[in-house]
Amino acid sequence: MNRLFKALNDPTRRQILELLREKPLTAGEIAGPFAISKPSISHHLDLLKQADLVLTERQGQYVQYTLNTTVLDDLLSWMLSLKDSTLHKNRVPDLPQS
Amino acid sequence: MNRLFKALNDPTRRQILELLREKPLTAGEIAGPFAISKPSISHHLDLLKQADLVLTERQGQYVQYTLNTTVLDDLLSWMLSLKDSTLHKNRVPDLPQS
DNA sequence: CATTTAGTTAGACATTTGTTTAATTGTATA
DNA sequence: TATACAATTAAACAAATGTCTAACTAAATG
Repeated sequence: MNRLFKALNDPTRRQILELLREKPLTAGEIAGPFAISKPSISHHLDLLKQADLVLTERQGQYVQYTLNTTVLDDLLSWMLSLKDSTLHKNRVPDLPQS
Repeated sequence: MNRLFKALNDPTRRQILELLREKPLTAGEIAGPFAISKPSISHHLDLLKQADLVLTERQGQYVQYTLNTTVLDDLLSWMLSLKDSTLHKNRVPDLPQS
């Protein structure tokens, strides 16, 4: 999960994921909205790819990036296991039977 | 959520959270299992605290750290919103009525 | 084949991060 | 009050990170 946390620990990369929520985009389309250079975006995309958060497909001159959320499942269950451990403290107790 | 992601982006800090899943611990008890120095652990605890992932209470000579998972809710729903956007692609379609 | 467009790679650099040892603060106790 | 123990703060430093410009690779097109 190290790569995953690393990938998520940057606001630009998180924004990229939010962009891809809509639909797959090319590297250029992703870079568009940002004020930083294209090589920098390319580097961010590489980190997202290393974390398997995006999949790529070359289409002629373009490279299309697609969101892949399956890798979030591990993180999701890790977080829930943290939450579960504290659930009993906040839980409303069952009413005794009358 | 920046502080939260930052806090989670370190294996030592994640292990600390896992330790606290069991029960509240003092700074010393937390430092015990780790091979790194106490000041370093203290620094990690500070980052976890900045992210509100732990709460502290001084008890005489000791400082007790408690897990606080409420701040994970935002992260949880952010992740789910990413997942939701792709759900239709993987979903098993409803059977037509016979 | 030369040129343009899309994208990545390389190298440099400032900033951030994780670690250490030494010093400091705070509390308990002989 | 002096000493011991728990924990944090300070200062220093190597390694990792995010950014830039320049150079490069790859495909499309005149």
